[in-house]
Amino acid sequence: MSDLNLTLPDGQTLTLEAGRPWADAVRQIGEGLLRNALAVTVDGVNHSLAEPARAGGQLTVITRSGKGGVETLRHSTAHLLAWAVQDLFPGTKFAFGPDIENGFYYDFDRPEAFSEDDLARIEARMREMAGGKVAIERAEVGSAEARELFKDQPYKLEQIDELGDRQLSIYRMGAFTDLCEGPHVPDTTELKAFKLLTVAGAYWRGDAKRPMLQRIYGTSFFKKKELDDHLVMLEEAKKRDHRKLGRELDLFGIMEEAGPGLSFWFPRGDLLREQIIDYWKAVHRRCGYQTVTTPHISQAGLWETSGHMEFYKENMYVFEQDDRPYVVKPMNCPGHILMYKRKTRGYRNLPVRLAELGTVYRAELKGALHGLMRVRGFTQDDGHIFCTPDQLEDEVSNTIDLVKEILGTFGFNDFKVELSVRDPLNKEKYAGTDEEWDAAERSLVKALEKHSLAYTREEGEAVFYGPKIDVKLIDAIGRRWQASTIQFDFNLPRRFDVRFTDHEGQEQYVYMVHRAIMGSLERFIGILTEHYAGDFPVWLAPEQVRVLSVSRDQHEYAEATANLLREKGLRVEADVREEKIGFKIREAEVMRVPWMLIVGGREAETGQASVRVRHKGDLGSRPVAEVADELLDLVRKRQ
RNA sequence: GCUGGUGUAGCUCAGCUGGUAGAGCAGCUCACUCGUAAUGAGCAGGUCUGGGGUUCGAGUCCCCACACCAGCUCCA
Repeated sequence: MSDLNLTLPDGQTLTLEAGRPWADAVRQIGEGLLRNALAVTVDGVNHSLAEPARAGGQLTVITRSGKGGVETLRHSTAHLLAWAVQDLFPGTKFAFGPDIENGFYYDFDRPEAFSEDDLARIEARMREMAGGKVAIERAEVGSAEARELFKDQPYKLEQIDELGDRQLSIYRMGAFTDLCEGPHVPDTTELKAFKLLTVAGAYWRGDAKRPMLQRIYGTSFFKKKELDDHLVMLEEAKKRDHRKLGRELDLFGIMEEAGPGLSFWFPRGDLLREQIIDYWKAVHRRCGYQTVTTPHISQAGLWETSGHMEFYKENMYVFEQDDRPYVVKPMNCPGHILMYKRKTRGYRNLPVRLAELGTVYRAELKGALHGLMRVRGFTQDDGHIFCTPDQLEDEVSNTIDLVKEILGTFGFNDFKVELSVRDPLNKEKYAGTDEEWDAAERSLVKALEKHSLAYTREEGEAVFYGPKIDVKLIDAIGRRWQASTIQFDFNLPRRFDVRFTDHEGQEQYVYMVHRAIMGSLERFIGILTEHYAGDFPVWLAPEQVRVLSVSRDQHEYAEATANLLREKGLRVEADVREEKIGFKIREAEVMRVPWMLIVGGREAETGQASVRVRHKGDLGSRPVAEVADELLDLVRKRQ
């Protein structure tokens, strides 16, 4: 037998006798590594540890703790799920079963729906099957053999056809065989800390025109503790649900009588909203924006010019008045363009930055609506920058500063940034010239680099009218939310003929940048509610302080204390109901009032108040004036 | 829009195989005047999402619509 040469990631080499299992190669590197190993990759092809080596190359070892470890485990758990389904529900057709961010899923096609009870049965069967230390073995087959193997599996056959005539890898786990690239864990003893979560519909290949399959979601971990922690996190997310908190804290809600996807802001919610609006406007004005207001409806002609009547009509609310078609605005851009165009503009007066908290309406698909996160009427924190080509980079850079400042104020300092550019193979479907796209992309990249922001380049993800930067923020429990976006637009300046006069007296198209920091105010407040778990910081809280009297004798003192704080500009209420103090405290805690001032006989006599901070309990008595100063300081610092 | 599930008082929920709706909290009334997360008693509150149907009889069974939930698709 000949020896195979293997190169490790650090450049070291080793040899392995052909036909020996890959585990032997890993053992040469270290016994410890072998104990931690799940599979190997040789020249990008996954192999099981038990599989005999056939060819040498670049070797990487996939370990439990390393990159791809837990993903491998989850993918194997997905196979175990499919095996259990095959066993319990013969005749089921199998589609795809990959690992995903926090777990895995498998898509099945079967005439009857899986019920919650079925899920429990499947999970129980999975445990039985995994208990037997069943090996997960890799093999290679030709496409003809694969076609024979999966002759009853139309989705697998479709995939085989797409892969073309070549060697295909399959993985066997007991009686279940799947067309799969791997890698997988060596055997089922690894699969112990898993749980099936939900079942939902999913289109085959994500295409709404193709069959609807049943997708079972689950998750798995190497350790029971990790699974338990994850399940606790899911419970935590449920507790933070903004729809629940919005109702409980009397902030906002959707009213069925008014229609789906339309939000109502109750008195407390409106106060919260107002704090954000005031802050947003102040920051924008400081950063050189002019705020504007444009009408909610306009004649359809404006939207003919913009192209929306042609390409976006099914999402717009269109109606007639005086025999003319009108549109409820789905976007603010055409309005801002009209504002720009009302004067002739020269390079000396650019950039022009227009900002508007513009409420727009879009007829989103009913099934997509979700609390405040996805609604039909929402307020964009919209801004449009009209500038010259050489101002591009600074404008983008300043916008990134603005994103960091505003999101940072809410405690978001961790982002995931995506740069979306053209599909280089399909250039003709995009508006704008090559030069414009290149200049725009260059300015986006330079601005990102100037801020040392890590980003991923997403080719083909740009919208047709220009490249963009998307910023996803990361909330208190690690979830990602799309928030800010910075988008170039080469389309609307042409459609509306938006120009400026350059220093040589030539008219040229203006560069237009569309940007939003929070995205939608409604959605952003939904995110904030979940991020803070309802515990809004003092500067945002609708009610910042509540003064609670212990008994009837202190009612007057409580009212006077509340008035004093109110005059200093704090949002304060006095609770002088004739109830037990424990009851009043409980109500204030439940409503998440950040500060409570309890006043009894002792405090009333000395001009003090007993301070109780939300969730922290009694902090002792202090002079009222001192408490007011500390609160005002917290508001000023937005802490 | 698609697949599956759910819809009972303001909120959270109970209501077995069809026999004519119930609890806790919230609300109102009364008593208690109270020291750091729920004082006690009483009262009131429901076209059981809406509309058809089956049945002597429907909150319970069937059909349609609507809304919501988990996803898919779409997207901010």
